[in-house]
Amino acid sequence: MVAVEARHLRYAVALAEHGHFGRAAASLGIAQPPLSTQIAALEREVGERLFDRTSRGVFPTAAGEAFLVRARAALAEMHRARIDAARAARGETGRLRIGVVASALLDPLPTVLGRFRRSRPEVRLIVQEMTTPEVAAGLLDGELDVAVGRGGPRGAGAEDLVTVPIGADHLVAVVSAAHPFAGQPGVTVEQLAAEPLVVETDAAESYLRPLFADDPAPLGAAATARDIHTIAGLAACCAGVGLGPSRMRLIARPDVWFCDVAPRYRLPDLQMSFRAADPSPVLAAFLDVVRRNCARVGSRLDDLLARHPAITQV
Amino acid sequence: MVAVEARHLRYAVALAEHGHFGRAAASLGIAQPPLSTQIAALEREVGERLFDRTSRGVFPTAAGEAFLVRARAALAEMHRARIDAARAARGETGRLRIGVVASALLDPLPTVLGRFRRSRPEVRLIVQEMTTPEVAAGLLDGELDVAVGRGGPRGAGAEDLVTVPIGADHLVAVVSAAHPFAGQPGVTVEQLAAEPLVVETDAAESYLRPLFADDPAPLGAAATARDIHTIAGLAACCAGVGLGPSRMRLIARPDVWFCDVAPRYRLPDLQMSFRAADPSPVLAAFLDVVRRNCARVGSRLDDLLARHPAITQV
DNA sequence: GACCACGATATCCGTGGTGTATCGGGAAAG
DNA sequence: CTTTCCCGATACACCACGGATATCGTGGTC
Repeated sequence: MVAVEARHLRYAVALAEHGHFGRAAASLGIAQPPLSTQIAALEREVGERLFDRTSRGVFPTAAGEAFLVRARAALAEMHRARIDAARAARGETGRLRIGVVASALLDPLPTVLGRFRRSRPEVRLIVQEMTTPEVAAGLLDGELDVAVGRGGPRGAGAEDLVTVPIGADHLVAVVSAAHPFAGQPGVTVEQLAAEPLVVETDAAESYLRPLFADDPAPLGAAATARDIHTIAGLAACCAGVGLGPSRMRLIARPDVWFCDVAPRYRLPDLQMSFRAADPSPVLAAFLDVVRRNCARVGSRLDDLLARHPAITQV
Repeated sequence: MVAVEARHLRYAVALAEHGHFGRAAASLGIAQPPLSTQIAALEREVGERLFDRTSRGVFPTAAGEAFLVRARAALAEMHRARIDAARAARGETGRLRIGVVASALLDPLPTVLGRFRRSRPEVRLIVQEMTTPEVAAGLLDGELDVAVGRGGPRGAGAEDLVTVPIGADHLVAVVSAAHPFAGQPGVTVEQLAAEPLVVETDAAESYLRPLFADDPAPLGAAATARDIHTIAGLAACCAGVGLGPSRMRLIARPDVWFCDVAPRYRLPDLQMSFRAADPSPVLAAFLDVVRRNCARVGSRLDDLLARHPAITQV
């Protein structure tokens, strides 16, 4: 009473194909007697005669026909198991969940994501627009594989992450085309302080605070929005003067005007993060694309991998 | 370098389920070391690491996840192979191709086919209306499994068939409700000889010839049709007096009238045939239904099987 | 009636899967 | 920091099972 093994299936399929014990055995690279015994064992195990041995050849019975259909399917599955495992190990299949802030979707991401999609067409790429805090939380919760935020994740768990800068910005203002600032190349912080401001929801408590260190009042009165598209939209509606990263200039709206803020005020970098211990081959493949397509980020990743090769096998 | 066997799949699935070598081995009824070696062998054979052994448990890698999906599918196929083989051996699946003359579809077949369909709902039942010669040829060609014709197959190959009678008929005439015969209980052969006749296509050369042995002229002038429904239809159109088996009375048409032919003239029996050497379990199951549902045919089949048990394993 | 082809059976051999015993490493507890 | 414990890997012996060779039984054919 031994279990049915893949060997039995291979033998049965070969026997059905050749209709002859001797030739089937030869095609399997074994002698005829073991094939007879294995087929007999299979029939005993299944409990039904699977082949009719006649003088004109060996033919599957009705039960044999039904069995062979499944047997072929099972063998095909086993073959595909090996194929799929190899493909998954090369990062050719699987999924990659990316959380990203809207501004990164304007500049570095379209190129990278496009190339990655082309190089790994079977990977399910799940991109979600989020805010910086959401992005960090999602990565630590395991709901994301890659996070792109501004300033990178901080706090508990951040030491298990690897973070690389993927873009620098300075602050720019955006106003309606009808606003007095429209047409000006720049505005000063003093001018801004006199205007109603539209800023990112949590920017007041984070990167904008130092700018209005003298008098934080304008930030307190500011309207807020959760992404730069909404900021630009509100500015276009004359809801106020929008503030955002210089990357925001890539929003192609004819009804707004962008001014540099003087003095030039550097914003926290766009940062890409992933779990240092993440063994995902898809992530490795993604990082490979990032490294190849962003010269500065690439060298940074090279460094990281050289110093800490256990991070992931790119 | 040994092939991947079903054992490897079972072990990998169990390991993934338990996340623990010891417990997985226990669930498989083997000790822990062999499980370790078998998983290692599987990984070596597939060429990829399939499980990450951590201190918190054993988890599939990305390659392992992909492999396990296929592995589970392959094992399920193997299980279904056994199920399907057993079902096919019991005649619960498969197909049965039946060729049958129209008159048999009026009386004995509806009951038998209905019961068989209910007792073996997964068998694909292919019923084709044919003429007696077509039915015999189809059976000998292997295009049918069961043939129901009038008089049974004759000629080359008929000795490889088993044939049992499933219904007796005598000749009846069918006329339009507007015909002078309408309302009469019977007609004589002499009366028929004076009328234009509508008969089955090959009936003139076979079973009707003796009836008009004195003067075959009426048959020569007869219109012909390939089945009894058409005969009745032509009669209803006043194309002539139709002749057919008494079974034809079961055609429920209000526009025709049936008369017995005097003297009563027995027609060749309806016969059911199948290949004596046909091992099909579906056929066996079908014959079982026939035997149980037709008392006279059943005893005949019992006799046949008793005298010649090699025919088929009912 | 003898030969031939083919599958089944008998017997021996070797591989490999399994069990017992043990090692090694990492994490948690003291 | 040391000890302990847990767990997977390794070592090794055993034997069951798959495979090879030799032979038999049988049905079909010339």
